[in-house]
Amino acid sequence: MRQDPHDRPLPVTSYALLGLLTFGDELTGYELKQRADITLRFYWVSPAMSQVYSELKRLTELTLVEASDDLDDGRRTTRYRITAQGREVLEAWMSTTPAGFSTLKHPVALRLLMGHVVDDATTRAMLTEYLDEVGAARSDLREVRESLRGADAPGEAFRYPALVADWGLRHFDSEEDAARAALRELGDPG
Amino acid sequence: MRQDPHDRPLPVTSYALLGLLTFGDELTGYELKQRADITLRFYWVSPAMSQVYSELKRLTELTLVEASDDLDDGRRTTRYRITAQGREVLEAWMSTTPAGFSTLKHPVALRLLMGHVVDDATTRAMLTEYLDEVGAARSDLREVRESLRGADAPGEAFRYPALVADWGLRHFDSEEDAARAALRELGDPG
DNA sequence: ACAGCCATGTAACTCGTTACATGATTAC
DNA sequence: GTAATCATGTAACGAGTTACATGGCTGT
Repeated sequence: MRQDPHDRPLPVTSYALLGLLTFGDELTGYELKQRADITLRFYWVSPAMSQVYSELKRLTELTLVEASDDLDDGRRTTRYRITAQGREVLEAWMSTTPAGFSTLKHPVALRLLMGHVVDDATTRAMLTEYLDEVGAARSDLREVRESLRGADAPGEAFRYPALVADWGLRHFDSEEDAARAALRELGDPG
Repeated sequence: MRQDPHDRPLPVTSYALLGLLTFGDELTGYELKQRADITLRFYWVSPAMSQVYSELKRLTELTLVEASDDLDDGRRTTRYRITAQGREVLEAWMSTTPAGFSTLKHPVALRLLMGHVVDDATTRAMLTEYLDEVGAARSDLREVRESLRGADAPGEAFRYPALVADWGLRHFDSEEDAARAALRELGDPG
């Protein structure tokens, strides 16, 4: 049982990359990584370049994507597109997989949990730093969201990316509120 | 360079477990896992039992924790407590590590991103299922939060765990809002 | 010339998981 | 007597990371 690699369930990141190839264009590994950095990173992960290439290799072997080699500028590039089988597999995954719970890896919350180990000034500094990072991430995501305007209505190309972007913005708002609330509790002089 | 295991930075999960040992009691690996399931799981991870034991082994070798073997009931148990060196290392980590950004692994948001691959009814079903799970998680966390009442004032034992619990509850509220908003956008008949 | 981006990969390694194995104590 | 819980580990494995290696094209 289970020797055949076709039996093994794909890691979610494979489906994520497959999903990025459903938006119409053929992408190089490099471009795929850029797309992932724009969108996926907020809800899933930004896979390393090396992983993008190895996932593409796997997906090609499973014939879920097709590669075409170009020699555009004298520079060798390989573009990938999703196959009909890839679409089927992706759709099946989306239809049949249970929702699954979100996982938060939150180093700031983790360290707040053990706040008694350091003094409150240290913890406040950490929270303030985190607020900056949340602000930066939110403004990145807001830019993405704005770039989708005009194609975010029902039936249009970027409806669903727009919906998730709104979800993400809400999340960052909540993070900011939570960090500010914690700072207040810690008697932030500001 | 870097052959000595004492040079290598510990994984964050090591610090997390070390942190759980700063709340006063000596714990067995089994109990540590239970504590992690109650608190850590909401902000970091629930390490597998086997990982708890292997982390404890490593921390013991680094003399950041000390083990004492008991034979309480005829059943062999090993209890662990943090050492002075362990406290130092933990404090240094908490004081010097940059805040670090939170990572969200959100299978539901990921699948919403590719909503155009399936029909909206499928996506709505996923969101509804997720709402149930959020509700369950929140009620678990609410219970934890309630159990801290009476020891959550400044200077008391569970002040910081209470602060993070409030953070987590806020997060779940935000998740519920976001999921409901997405459902409305998808014309949820409810 | 030189930096920065585009483009593709390999190798080594670690974290963390699942499956497996063992056995004692407690509750029904 | 048997199921659940307490308690401790080993082994195999996979996902994903960092470091390394290569080279062409673009702008200054």
